[in-house]
Amino acid sequence: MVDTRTSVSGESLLFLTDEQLRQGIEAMFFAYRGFTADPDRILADLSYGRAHHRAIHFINRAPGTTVNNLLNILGVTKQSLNRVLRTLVEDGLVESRVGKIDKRERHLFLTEAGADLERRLSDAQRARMRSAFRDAGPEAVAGFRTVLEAMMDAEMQRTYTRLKESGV
Amino acid sequence: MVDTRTSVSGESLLFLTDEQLRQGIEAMFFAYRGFTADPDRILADLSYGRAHHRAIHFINRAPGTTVNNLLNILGVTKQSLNRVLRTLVEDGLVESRVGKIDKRERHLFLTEAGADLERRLSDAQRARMRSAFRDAGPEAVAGFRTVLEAMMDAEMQRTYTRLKESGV
DNA sequence: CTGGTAATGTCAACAAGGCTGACATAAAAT
DNA sequence: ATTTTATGTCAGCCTTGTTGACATTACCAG
Repeated sequence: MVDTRTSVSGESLLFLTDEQLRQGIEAMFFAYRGFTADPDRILADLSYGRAHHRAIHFINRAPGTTVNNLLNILGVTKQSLNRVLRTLVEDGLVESRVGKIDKRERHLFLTEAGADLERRLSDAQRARMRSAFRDAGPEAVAGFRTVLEAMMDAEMQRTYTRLKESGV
Repeated sequence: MVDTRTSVSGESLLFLTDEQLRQGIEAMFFAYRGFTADPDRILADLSYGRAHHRAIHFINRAPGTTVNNLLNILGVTKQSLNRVLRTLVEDGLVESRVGKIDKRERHLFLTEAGADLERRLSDAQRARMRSAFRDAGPEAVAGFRTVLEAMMDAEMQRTYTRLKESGV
């Protein structure tokens, strides 16, 4: 184990001690539970799971996205995604339209019912996020986002930034 | 930098717009993937999963913890935890000792082999956390922790604080 | 035009790790 | 003596991930 409490090139690096890192790890673990708890409750009633939520979220976020694009964002296999997507289409929450330019592609859209569910789910999730953000204040929020971004794989960082900038 | 153009009741609350909240949500999603990626690779080779990692982590963190206590921390059913714990005991990574005061309780400890694996896993996870913390700087790290803590369920907040204070 | 590649869908099988419900045992508490 | 608590275990189910194989359709390059 590395003890980094001592100064390195004149700077205090107390926030990099193993103990601090462990607290960061545990904070991520417990916070992620909170992060998913509210939507999970809604989904349970509908016999959907987190995978459905994620698909719905990103289809809403990038309407008309192709299956391949969604696969990249979600980082799962096409078989896994397809299972989820199929039920969403069958249940009338998602519409899959054949591409105009490239007819091999399917473009995904939420139906009205899909958008309704998306709103319910993200309202719940945003409420918690909003309350956490408000309690913590703007500087903390900026730091939160900076650290999370630095924690992503390089590729996901690009995906995240692309989505972020498309949203404005 | 926080944009201060809009004002609500005199305060800048741009960090509470739906768009900002959505970015926070997506940051959590992508960052959590990075957060678990490195240990997951190590675990895959051993045909263990995240559930094993979590058990090992918290047994290391609170040696001698009882099964019930671990159940509360992990927030799963005893059947679920038991399945994981049984394989860890069988594989000689965890030792389960009958309580001295209350003989119904089992106190859990890592064996040497268990501690070895714990070190490999947490070294990998800490390396990423350390790099993210270093890139982000101490103020960002403080904000990160503040927001995460505010995002936890009240009960998990207490658990987190208790663990945090026990670690010094 | 034809062969290769790409995007998608689907079938089957498997595993991890959640869950519920039921039941058993030992020990503590009342 | 009875009830409650802590733990373990069996069986079965669900979601969501995986791999591998194969089919269809459409685009693209030679």
